[in-house]
Amino acid sequence: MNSSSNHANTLKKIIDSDSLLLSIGDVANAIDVSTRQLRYWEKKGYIKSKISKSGQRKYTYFTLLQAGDIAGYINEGYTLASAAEKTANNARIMKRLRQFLQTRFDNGYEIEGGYEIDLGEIKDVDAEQHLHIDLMEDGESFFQIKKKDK
Amino acid sequence: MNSSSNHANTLKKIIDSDSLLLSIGDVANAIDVSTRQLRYWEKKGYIKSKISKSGQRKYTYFTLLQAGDIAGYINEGYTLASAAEKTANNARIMKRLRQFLQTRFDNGYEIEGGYEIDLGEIKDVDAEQHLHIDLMEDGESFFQIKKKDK
DNA sequence: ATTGTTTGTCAACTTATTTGACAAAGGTGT
DNA sequence: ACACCTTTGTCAAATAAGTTGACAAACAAT
Repeated sequence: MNSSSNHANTLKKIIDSDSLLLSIGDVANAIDVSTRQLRYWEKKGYIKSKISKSGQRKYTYFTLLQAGDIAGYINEGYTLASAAEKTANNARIMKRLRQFLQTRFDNGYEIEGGYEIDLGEIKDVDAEQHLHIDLMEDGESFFQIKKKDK
Repeated sequence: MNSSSNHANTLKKIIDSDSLLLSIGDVANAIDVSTRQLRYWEKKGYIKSKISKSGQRKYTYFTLLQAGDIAGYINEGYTLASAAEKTANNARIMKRLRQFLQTRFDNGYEIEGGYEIDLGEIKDVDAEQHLHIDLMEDGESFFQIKKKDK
């Protein structure tokens, strides 16, 4: 399904890499909270971390999003507990969306005048007709429906 | 355009956060290279890093992808110089794709039985008909074309 | 044969992270 | 009012991670 072994992998990773584990300071800076807050939120069970061999917390990108979401609600005046509750639904959606995109961003290739990604089938559309993203060298980018390649 | 102030932001960030800056060890682990390699590749001008206030290298997610791409070609037997050259094209595509997705993933909302994202117009399709991603509570996820909401 | 490329490793120093503790501001309940 | 719980800041002592510079080794290029 993927064109050039190593390239399609990179394509998929634009969503976010499974193998990426973030340090606490980098997460804190990215979402503008303190490391104290991240540790406390974890202690209370609102977020999770993996512990590295050397004993340091490592966060997935998903957890960064989750924590950033919590921080957003806290800034709107919610308590930590209710902020965390509100993010539970968003977390489910994010997981679903991420999984969906990972399966669909799997087939990219060069075309005349640009680059194209085959995103597969569209509901209620002939299965031969696939959704594509075209990134053209003239600067245009768009979704397009056309017959799948083979 | 975005529905709930802080949620649509989270949606957009599933692609990857601009404000995320990664430590050298986390990048090295994610793409399975040594920190020595990352520092050397930077010295030779193949990748870039920002220096934090305290003097530490910080990498964007884009740079992680770039370095991972280089590592992939090196594992296929290319020299560093030719690996870096081969990634230049991929880097352009990644940037274009990222930008495109950032503009399109801007409008998500709850619907009957699930969650929907309006991805906007499709080339050569009536502008009233928008592409959507539907993530249904029954487990189904799909692209769909339907009239835009308003 | 000599030079340049690429990575490993070591040393000395600075910055980050860890846990545990004390403190303080604010809310909750009696 | 009083006693709690929540939430975050800050400090201290210890360990881990990051910095530069140097030496070395494997290998490719000229």
